[in-house]
Amino acid sequence: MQETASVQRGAQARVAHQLRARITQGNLMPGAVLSESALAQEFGVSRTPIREALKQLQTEGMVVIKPRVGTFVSAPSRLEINELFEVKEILEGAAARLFAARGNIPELELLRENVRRSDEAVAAGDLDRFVALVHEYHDLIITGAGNSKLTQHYRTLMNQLLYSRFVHMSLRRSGRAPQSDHEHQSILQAIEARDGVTAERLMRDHVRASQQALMDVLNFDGAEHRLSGPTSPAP
Amino acid sequence: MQETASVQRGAQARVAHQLRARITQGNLMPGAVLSESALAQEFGVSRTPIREALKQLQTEGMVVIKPRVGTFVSAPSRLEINELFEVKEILEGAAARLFAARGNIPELELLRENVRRSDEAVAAGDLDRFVALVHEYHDLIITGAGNSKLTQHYRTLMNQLLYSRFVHMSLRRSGRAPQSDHEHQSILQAIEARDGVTAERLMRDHVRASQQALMDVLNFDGAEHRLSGPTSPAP
DNA sequence: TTGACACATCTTGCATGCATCATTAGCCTC
DNA sequence: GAGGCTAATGATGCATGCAAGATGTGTCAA
Repeated sequence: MQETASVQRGAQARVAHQLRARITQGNLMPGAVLSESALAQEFGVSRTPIREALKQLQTEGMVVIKPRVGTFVSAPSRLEINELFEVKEILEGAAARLFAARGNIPELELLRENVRRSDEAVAAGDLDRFVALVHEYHDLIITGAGNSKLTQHYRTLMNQLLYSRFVHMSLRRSGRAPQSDHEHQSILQAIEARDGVTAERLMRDHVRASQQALMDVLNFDGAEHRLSGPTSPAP
Repeated sequence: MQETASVQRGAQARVAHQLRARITQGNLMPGAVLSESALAQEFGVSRTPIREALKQLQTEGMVVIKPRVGTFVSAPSRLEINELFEVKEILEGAAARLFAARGNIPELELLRENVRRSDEAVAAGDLDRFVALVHEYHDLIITGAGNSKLTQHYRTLMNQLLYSRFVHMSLRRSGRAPQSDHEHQSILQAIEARDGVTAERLMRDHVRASQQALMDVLNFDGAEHRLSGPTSPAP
């Protein structure tokens, strides 16, 4: 379901992949309007593949199609963000538990390496690098659970959360990077000890802490307008 | 994301809803081919809304579209079924825990009523009625968790599992109905006691038991051919 | 000035037609 | 007779055109 190989896969798949990237990377703000004809012109295809791509993104929860009105980038409310984080906590906690139960799998060494590099990045104050490593860390945890369906649902969830954007905001502005890195270490230790119960508990704490940090940042910013900015600049 | 109000919602939504129903209710066997033109003729619309509906079902995981070849009802492998059950266990266990934490919500009385009726149905040997009540029970647990995103992902998961069909097979052929009913009672008691930890554990046990029952039935049947039957009868 | 109403405009929803590619049946060759 | 090749067939992928509905604006009346 996730786009892996994207070479020569038809216009519709290309468009969907591109739009997903733009939304998660923040090039398209929540609330922004996605005009079929404009996208068709931009991508050099007709409206049909654009429509199909938008439909797909809708069922993935990244855009909302108002019939006869238009398509808009999802602007999750505060409540929805909290709900999504609750599900994230559930899935990721379970993934940590499953990972621990699997013992010495290839992902374990990758996770160790990831934590090593994260320590360096934090020590060097390289936040951009740390953000990238955070993504890799959570991805390793999920894939290390060895359940492709869990991975699928998790990826969809992260898209719905627009997580990439949030983790960026949160880590850059809350000063939580060292704490987050430390929590990653603790979870890794529990996994290395094959202590699934502890790994799950620590991971759930970690997710809640990052959620709290994000909420603090959002509240501090006043923020709602920052999440669902106006479609077009004021005249 | 789930079709709730389906009146006058455009051809595409109608078609998607219809096809979902046919697949989950078993009118369309896994592996069956869904021809765009045939469906277009049957529904009295053009291929366009059919295509969009199929695309949507694909991202929901209920059908597989082979480019330039055709669309087929998903035929989950044994491995995929087990993976999906693992996710089911995670989500539903968490839902039971969250439900218990919410205390005296409207769903609790509905759950009590459901268990009462289930007892009656089992006592009367009315399996069809019990199957319907089982669906309602699990739906109440999920909605009672009070997290709409959790509900969304759960519904999608059940569609991917073709759960409706499986629970039917499993309960009808394993003789597990009384045991299942008893487990429902125990979970309810834990929820009533607001013991989230126990509710989660019991629910996870319950899901695993139903998974095991299904696997036994599948193995006993020889079964793979029963899951992904041939597209067309042999000549 | 404010309110409602009608209309122009822009959007998507759907129908239709053509191009492209996978499949398969038949034929030819070995 | 078996295997490979070719062409017909049927499917989907995409382009385009038209229709229906929603939104915003301008006008008119109170």
